[in-house]
Amino acid sequence: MKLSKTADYSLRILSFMAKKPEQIHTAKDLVAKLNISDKYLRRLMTQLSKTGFIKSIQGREGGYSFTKPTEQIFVSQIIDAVDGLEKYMGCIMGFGDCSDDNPCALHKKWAKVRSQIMILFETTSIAEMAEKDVQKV
Amino acid sequence: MKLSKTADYSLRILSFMAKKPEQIHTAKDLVAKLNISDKYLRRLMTQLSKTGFIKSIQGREGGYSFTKPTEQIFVSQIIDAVDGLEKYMGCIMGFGDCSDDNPCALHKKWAKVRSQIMILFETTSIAEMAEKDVQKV
DNA sequence: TTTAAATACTACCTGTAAGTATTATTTATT
DNA sequence: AATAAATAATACTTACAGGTAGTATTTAAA
Ligand code: SF4
Ligand code: SF4
Repeated sequence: MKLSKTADYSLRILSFMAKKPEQIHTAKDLVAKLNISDKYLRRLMTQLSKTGFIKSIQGREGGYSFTKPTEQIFVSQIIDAVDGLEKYMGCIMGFGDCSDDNPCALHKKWAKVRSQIMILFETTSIAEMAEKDVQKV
Repeated sequence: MKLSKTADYSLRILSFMAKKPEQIHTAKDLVAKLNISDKYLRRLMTQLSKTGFIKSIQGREGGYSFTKPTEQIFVSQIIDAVDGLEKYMGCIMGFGDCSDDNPCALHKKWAKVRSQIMILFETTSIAEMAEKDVQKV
């Protein structure tokens, strides 16, 4: 399983910013550090600002900063904001109607794993990610 | 997480065929039963024949049939054949270089879940899928 | 031997995620 | 007030998965 590049970028960007959560980060700096296409990152920053995790400060000396403690921002929320969690949490077989009552062949096994993924996303905060090194490429 | 439509189609097609493993199945019949685009299914059948799970029989009275017991065909093999397993088993963050030695922030948690998914794929045979109903849409 | 019913091949179309280019707007500094 | 340095908005381009169309080939049955 891979996240979309957009979700992936979002996690890397916010994790990087969370290393210095009080600081105002510029798009220019983020691009230089994170190896993400300049224009795409800028558009994504605007989007992330609209979702409310960060706020943008326009004009000279502007940039982006968090609106709340990074301990209170979870991976699940970010993925949900940019891609929609259902993109990853939906049925592995692509079936629309999924429930325990109306299971398909893989359901029992899959539902177990799916809940593990959900827990992973829901219990990992950006603060936690920032503690470690996410600078890999 | 969702499989690609192609992988998804492959599982549904082979699971359906595995309900009557000795029978020769025509593309026409599969399309009618499985609600998959006609031309796309046919192209996919040719591809699946080339991978060796099934063999094609050309000409009138032709169709497709298994080359080996459906107990010996596993979900992981099918996904690997059509998409490449690495598409799903690679790093959740999209990083190229993944190992326990050089972990990124999510690695420990993710690697655990990933192995669960692998086990699910590797231990579920087409025969097992066929036992249950995969006729959902 | 002709025909019908099946698969195989090749080329083209379409929608979407990702990437790029240009211009407009905001605001601290000078 | 002018400038510089930042974000915002809009539109265009590209690559690829998925879908479609038409034609060629194969083979059992009539
Ligand atoms: S029952 Fe499980 S595998 Fe089946 S449609 Fe629902 S989530 Fe998918
Ligand atoms: S360590 Fe884990 S999360 Fe990090 S790159 Fe490897 S698989 Fe991905």
